[in-house]
Amino acid sequence: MCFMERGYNASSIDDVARRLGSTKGRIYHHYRSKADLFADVYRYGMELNAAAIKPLCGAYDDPVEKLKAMAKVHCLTMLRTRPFQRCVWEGVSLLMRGATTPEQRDTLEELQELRESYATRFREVMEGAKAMGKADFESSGIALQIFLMALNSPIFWYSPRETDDEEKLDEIASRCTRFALQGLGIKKEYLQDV
Amino acid sequence: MCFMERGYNASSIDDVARRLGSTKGRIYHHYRSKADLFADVYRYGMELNAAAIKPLCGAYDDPVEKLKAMAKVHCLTMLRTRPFQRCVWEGVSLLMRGATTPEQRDTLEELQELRESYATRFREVMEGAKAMGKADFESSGIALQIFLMALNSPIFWYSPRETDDEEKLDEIASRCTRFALQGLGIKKEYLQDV
DNA sequence: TTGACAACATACCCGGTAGTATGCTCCAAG
DNA sequence: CTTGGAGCATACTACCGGGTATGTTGTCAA
Repeated sequence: MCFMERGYNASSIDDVARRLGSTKGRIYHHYRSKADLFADVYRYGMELNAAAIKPLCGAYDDPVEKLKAMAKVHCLTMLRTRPFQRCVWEGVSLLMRGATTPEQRDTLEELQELRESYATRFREVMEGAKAMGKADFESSGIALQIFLMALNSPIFWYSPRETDDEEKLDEIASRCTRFALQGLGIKKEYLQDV
Repeated sequence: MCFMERGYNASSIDDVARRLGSTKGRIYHHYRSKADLFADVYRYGMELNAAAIKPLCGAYDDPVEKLKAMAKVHCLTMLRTRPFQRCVWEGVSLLMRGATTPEQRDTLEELQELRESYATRFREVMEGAKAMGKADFESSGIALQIFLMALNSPIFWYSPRETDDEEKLDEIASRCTRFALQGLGIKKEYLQDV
């Protein structure tokens, strides 16, 4: 629905409303709290990610090929929606600290599950590759976390230059993907075309 | 000096003072603003990191061996001081948004330089390994960022269980280190002992 | 002895913000 | 037509937290 591109903490509800050409009253008519609003933002982000990798899910036989495609697309989505993703990250971080009411705890847990189920898509393919002997990691839990962090990392360290175009984003995504897949122990021979 | 273990945003100056058994007046006698106080916290964190890798700087001939040791130690430091590091991360994120006054801009830039010079330690060793043909990455700028994010990542996804001891931390650090080094294109043969 | 200053503590101010209470308008069912 | 409620807007409250102004005490130099 709405994008808080100046950060979760920095934007007041009034700011959000103003940017929507709306008012606070309207927002609080639809959402019970700021955290509630944020939950919807988060859901939207997750739908973005899920939609991006969805077309790939049935399209590959080789797990490594599939993982390559998923990782690249995921990373590209992060890069393209970077300000949005940063805000989502910030919001989650802040909410996890201030988890006061049990109600907030519940919604937070729901969001956590969303993230979990998205991550599972990757985990399965990772384990498929490992089962074929094409990947080599020990704890799939830990590997998954580092893997995703490597792919998400550009949202923190990348800041676009004026000269950067879509091609540049593609290149960055390629680098991240190579790094992440190599991190999983996948051999370079499989990664020529990334 | 003081540790804000409940997060930068969540802890008021009063909270910090209370935890110190002190008062707000005292803090504002020594620091001009909350951001100023945070700058010192950040510096302290950086000194921690720098001190941890310092002993390694002259101790190795092989860049790969050196990088292994540095990465492991860095990651272990992150794990051991996790709540602190999370707060530092949060503080930087929030300050980067609210960079209103030029004075704040300055201090922020100073902190940025601290981080930069720390990262350069790694960059040099990375490039040393690459020059020997033992590593294989294209943009050292990008590679460095992903590399460090992989090592830092546990501060986000790891939460200690009661059963976890120092050994467990060591294992996690090993996994992260392996991942990060493999991500740089360093072959597994060199990484048996991590 | 005194005056000046550092090192705090106490009390206060004030802007900003999440959340609420109330008011207005339109529409649809009875 | 009227009544009740959905869908908003406006006005207001309560409170928190960064920052400040002022008070108190100890110390040290002249």
